[in-house]
Amino acid sequence: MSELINEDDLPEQLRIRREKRTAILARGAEVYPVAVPRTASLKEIRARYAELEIDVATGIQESLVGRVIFKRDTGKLCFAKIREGDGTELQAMFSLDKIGSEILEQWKSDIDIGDIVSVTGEIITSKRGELSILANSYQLAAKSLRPLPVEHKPLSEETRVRMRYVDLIVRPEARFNARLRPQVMKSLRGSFSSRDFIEVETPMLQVMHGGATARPFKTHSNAYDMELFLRIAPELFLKRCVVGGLERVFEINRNFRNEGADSSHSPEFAMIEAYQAYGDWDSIADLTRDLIQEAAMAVAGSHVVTHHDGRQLDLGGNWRSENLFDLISEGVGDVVTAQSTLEQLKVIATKLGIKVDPKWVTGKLAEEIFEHVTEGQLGGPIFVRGYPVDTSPLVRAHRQTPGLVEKWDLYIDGFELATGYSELIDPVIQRNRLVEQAALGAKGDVEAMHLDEDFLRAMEYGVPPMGGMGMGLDRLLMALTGLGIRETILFPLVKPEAND
RNA sequence: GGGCCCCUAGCUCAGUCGGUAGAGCAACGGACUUUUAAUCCGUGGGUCGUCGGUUCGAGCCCGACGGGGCCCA
Repeated sequence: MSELINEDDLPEQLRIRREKRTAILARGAEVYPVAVPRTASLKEIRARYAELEIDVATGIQESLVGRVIFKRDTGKLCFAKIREGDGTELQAMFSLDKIGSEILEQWKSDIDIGDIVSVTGEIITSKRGELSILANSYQLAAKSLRPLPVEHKPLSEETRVRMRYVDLIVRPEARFNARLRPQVMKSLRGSFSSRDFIEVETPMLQVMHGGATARPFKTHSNAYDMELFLRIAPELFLKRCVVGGLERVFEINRNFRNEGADSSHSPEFAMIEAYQAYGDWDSIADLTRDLIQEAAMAVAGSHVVTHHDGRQLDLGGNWRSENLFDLISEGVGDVVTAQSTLEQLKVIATKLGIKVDPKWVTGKLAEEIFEHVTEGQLGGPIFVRGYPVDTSPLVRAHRQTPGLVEKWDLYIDGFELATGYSELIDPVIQRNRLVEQAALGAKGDVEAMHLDEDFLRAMEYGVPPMGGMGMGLDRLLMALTGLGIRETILFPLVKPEAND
């Protein structure tokens, strides 16, 4: 960024703050010192003196630091409120008889709302009972050259997303949400760890993309002069881990999909994937439920979570479980099974007013019908079980029902949160399925998987039977809080502001 | 991809029928030793997203573009 700042062109408030910076420097004082006195956090002080009576002087001296978020310059006794990162606030008082007129006038004129200051003085309570630091001196820690937005009016959603740093300063929910995410990640890692899962990190830059059907981002390696892909899923590498004997593995990290962005989809999103040798779709469903319930317990202290709008969502107990084709049949009022033909499904779809894409295979059409008739009404939590084989190339065939695979989707609060499988481990069938995918790719399906020969070679060494699952971390946070995806991600992708 | 809506002061927003741009907070000057979005007096602050068009005259009407949002596919 090489934006030249012409002081004359600056809006008044920005210009005045820059002038103050210059004036303080000209006086020989520091505006951005390397260090300032700090003997305790505001949080510590609040905890230590929680029980103090009204109008008490403790005699205890401290040096406290925070960002000025409120300032009241009266004649001889000035008040300010300072706030530290977690939102803890404390009042600072500047009295003429304590600091003298020179310092007091300096405080009034030099310091603006938004500046970060260190205040040294005695811990007291005011006549109104507010815990305060009565200043003997103060020092600027960092001057803010931009005014903070009004705290009493909410920032527009766009400004929140574009300037999250400001959002975090002024909005308690933003601070809460930013801290919620690591809490959930810590809970997930604890849940995995207590079940002997180990965390691995697998490539995000991939020579071939696979493990999901989605359109990838392409990039280029200068060193190798080759096309690379940002991963759409870690699945194929996690399965390689299981081949090698890492029998319970998980990864929590970013995936990238070059597709639409809306209130529940982000081009980059955090994914939890886990594979459990000698498990299957049932054991992995249990694991998924445990992960979510333990995360709810970690952040809400209960399996009943309260959304930001006050709505409550009960994630406790055993979750409902239904067969996909039963739900479809119920939805269309006619018997639909995995044996229903493409023609039969087309008739149903047309009757429902679904625009049928001629590229859709039978299973895809069945899933489209499901989404049309049922998905929106699924409150959940509910495991929807038994998906068509032709849309799930990495999943094992259903033990009883031909045409189905042992795959479930977990719906919570009306959206798809996770998916789990009994994983396909027969390398010959695996190869056939991937060859079919590659053929689709050759025909122009941009979402089709590549034929990953190294992955197939790994599978040919033999992998134990296993269950696997994937869950969107952002979506888990959405389920726990009711927030949109742009609120769960600190810095979601936004188009740049157009100002030359 | 289709439709609709929004973009005005640092922030959040008004702006009537097309006639010299408004509020609250914030800022600047002044008064105030217990304020909590203080109060009082005074002052300044605008390329109305951008470009073009219509008009004597455009924040307002028309078109294109940029950014954002909602609904549909």
